[in-house]
Amino acid sequence: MYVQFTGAGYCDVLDRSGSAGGLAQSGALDVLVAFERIGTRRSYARNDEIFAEGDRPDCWFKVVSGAVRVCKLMADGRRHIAEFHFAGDCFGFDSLPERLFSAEAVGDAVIMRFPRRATERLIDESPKLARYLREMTLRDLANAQMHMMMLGRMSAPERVATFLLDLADRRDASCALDLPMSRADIADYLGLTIETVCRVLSSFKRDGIIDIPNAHRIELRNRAALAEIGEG
Amino acid sequence: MYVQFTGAGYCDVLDRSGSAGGLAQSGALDVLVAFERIGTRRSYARNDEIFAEGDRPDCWFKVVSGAVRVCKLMADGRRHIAEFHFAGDCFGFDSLPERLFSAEAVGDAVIMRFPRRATERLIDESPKLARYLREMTLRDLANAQMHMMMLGRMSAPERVATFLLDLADRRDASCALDLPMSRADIADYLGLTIETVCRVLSSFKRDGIIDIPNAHRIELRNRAALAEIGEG
DNA sequence: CGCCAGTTTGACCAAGATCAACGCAAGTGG
DNA sequence: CCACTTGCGTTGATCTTGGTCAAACTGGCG
Repeated sequence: MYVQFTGAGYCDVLDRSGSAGGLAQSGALDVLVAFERIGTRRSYARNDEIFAEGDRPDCWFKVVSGAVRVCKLMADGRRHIAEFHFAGDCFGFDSLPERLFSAEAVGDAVIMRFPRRATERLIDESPKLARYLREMTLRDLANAQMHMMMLGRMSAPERVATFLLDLADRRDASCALDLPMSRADIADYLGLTIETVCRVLSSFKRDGIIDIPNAHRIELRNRAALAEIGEG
Repeated sequence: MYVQFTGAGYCDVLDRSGSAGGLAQSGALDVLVAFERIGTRRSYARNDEIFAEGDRPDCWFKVVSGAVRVCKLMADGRRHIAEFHFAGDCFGFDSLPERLFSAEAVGDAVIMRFPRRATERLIDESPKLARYLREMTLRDLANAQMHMMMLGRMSAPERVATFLLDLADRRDASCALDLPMSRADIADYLGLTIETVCRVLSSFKRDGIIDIPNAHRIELRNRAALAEIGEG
């Protein structure tokens, strides 16, 4: 029911053709290649901070490998994870004078970093690129709105089922999911507690809907049942 | 703690100067004036649908007067309100092939409607306008993420307090708020039930934090207390 | 082997949902 | 002008979901 977790990232147009944006066949390709030139690559260890709340957003990022969580802490320690990003996803494209969220590596990760100023110059030179970027952001916004509905109106089993299906859609995986994130990450993403996430997963397993060979691997045994739970 | 509810709308640059975007002093102004030419005005009665889920998004809108809710229904009737829009706000700028949300007039409202195709042509001609639009969308996204945190991690009193403060910030109103929307609308926006919203408002009133001369008017008597509750 | 972090499970609790009255003001029709 | 209806809003009693607290389990890893 989600459209998609979050935009696949502008850079991916390099690998696609004939998609809605129709960028590849329009000369914007050179510009996209230019992106790769202005970026620098860096490795992060598990839980390393990529940027912090309050930082000046003078660059944006693309996940090369690994996974990233974008999150925010409340004064009393409650945490909320706004989105996860996987290989190929771009994130951290922000316009406010300071970051409202921080970003951290879920496990070991490799990330490309692009300076914002140079990027905006490139975008200004290409209306098509600008449009593509705009569409990506609007897609992210639509996803955020679907996520809001989940947090505001769905039960715990509905949230977990939706989460598993979305994750499966997003990463090719037909039925064997490997979850790079901890139960705490999942809980903070779904607006639940660790214990509730565990319990729901266990009950899905009892019902034969999924299998959990180990904590970070989940196999979808009955997608239809999951989908039904996810709908309410 | 919200930055702002949702973008003030690109058209407002006509009335501002020296803001971050710095559009007014750059020649993009003519382009903005052009927006007004391609728009058509229409009145809606209370609860009228402005666009429906599944519609093709071939135009976007600006609220002239009144208020609009952007919402979505689940199969079993549960409703979620993603955002409210007031005079001056733009909404309905969407990129997917069909609308995921519907928009309805909260009370009687007057709305400008702009064709999408012509708009995109204008945007393509002005990188500055494109950038401004991008920033507006990114601001909306940031707001959506703050709202997610509220839905996922805040208690009922925290949500209501935050809602009241945001509304007060957004509409000049120093302390006398008039709520155009019903309790049901508020509940569906905050991810609560009507009864809980009522109870929380009543308890705020008992504590002297607010006054409720009538159901659609709320006076903030103690902003600091509200802010404290909102923080957690 | 034993420690440690993360996960799972159970017992209990509380915030908020649900269900049910009741209140109240704005129509509506006689 | 006054019953009567209707749509919201408010309040109370009760129930359920998911949170909290605590203990047991598991799989690395020194």
